[in-house]
Amino acid sequence: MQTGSARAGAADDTRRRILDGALEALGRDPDAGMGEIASAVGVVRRTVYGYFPTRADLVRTLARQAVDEIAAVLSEINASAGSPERVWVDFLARLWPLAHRYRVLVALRRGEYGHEIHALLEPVDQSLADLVQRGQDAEVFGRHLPAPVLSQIAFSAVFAVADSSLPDALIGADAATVTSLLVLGVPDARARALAEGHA
Amino acid sequence: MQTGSARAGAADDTRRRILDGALEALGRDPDAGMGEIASAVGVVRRTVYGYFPTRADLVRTLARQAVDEIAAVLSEINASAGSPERVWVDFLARLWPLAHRYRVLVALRRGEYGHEIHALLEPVDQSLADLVQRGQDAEVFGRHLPAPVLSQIAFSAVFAVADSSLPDALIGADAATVTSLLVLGVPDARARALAEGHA
DNA sequence: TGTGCATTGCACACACGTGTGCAATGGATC
DNA sequence: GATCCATTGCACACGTGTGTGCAATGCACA
Repeated sequence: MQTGSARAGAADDTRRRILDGALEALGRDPDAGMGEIASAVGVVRRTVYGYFPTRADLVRTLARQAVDEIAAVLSEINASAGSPERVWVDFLARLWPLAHRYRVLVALRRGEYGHEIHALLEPVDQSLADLVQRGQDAEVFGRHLPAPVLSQIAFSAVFAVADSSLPDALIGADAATVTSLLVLGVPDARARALAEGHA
Repeated sequence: MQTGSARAGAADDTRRRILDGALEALGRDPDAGMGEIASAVGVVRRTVYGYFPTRADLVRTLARQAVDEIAAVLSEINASAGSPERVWVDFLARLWPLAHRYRVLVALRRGEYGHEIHALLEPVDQSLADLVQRGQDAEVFGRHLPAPVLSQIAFSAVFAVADSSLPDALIGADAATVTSLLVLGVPDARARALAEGHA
């Protein structure tokens, strides 16, 4: 406990619980109101307003958190200077749990704060587009779609798989990785090898 | 003009214009209200209520129309008893314009009337899952995901491509077809051949 | 036993979208 | 010219979600 007092720690804990609960409530219904979010956390609506002045603030915080985590993974991986295929596979391995946790994100891009979320995601989109472009230049990714579109489709496919609500273990990161590699035009045998020979 | 009078024809026309305008308004923002829909049509809110008693009615009509058109194409194609690959390609060729027109559909599956829309789409989902299952049994589609999930991913990928808002002609049906075939695990060379050698 | 702070419970005011009622308008039809 | 009917413009009631204010409660700490 590096926090000064137990009380301040409790407040921080509540804040985190609100963030988690909001993620869960919004995951079920992207239009969930402050009341439903509060219920998911196990507190009263009034309490949530004690930590986040507006619903927009709460959603923005959530989105920023998601984007930050994804961007961190992406930039870290990008620095490793491997082949585009390898970079993508490594990225997917670390993206998968995030895609599960933040599956709201894709729904959030539409509706209400969509414009704002989209702006937050722009650097991520850019990095992905660059990566796919490098892959296309290296002839390891297909050219059936322009890089900026293809990267989006491959990216959203991962979230689509994460969103398919199957018993988590039944699908797993490998399936998502293989699927996204296929979208990118990687031959299935190679996709399977890349996905499995990762550890 | 097979309608009895010119006035009745005008009313029918207004109804169709409302449907079209609603499709466009909801395409931009799935949460568009009756006011925004009316504006998109070029009439007043009150007029829309003259044709559709509630917003839910309007949305339901739209969704039913979309599902009906898709289901019609699907059942017609399915009757042609070709190979799963060929059936899928034919389906995609005819689905593409619909995916453009009804790109709202995917957004509508979430939020508010999601449950209802989902129920409407169930027969379509079932047919697609069956088709993909046949493809997997014939070893022409991959098994990286179970058929019910894989069909959904491939299907939504088409809508994702349609939704990518690129100059329509710049992408085209072929790219969408190839992409969905890749998702299904069809080798890229074969996917390209199938998509191009269609006419 | 007091003090502090997080949480609660209820009270509002407010904005917004929905759906309805009704009189007025204006163009096409007879 | 009289009539019909789609459309309009404005009125309203209603529900729902948001955000705020304030007193009451209760647990922890000193």
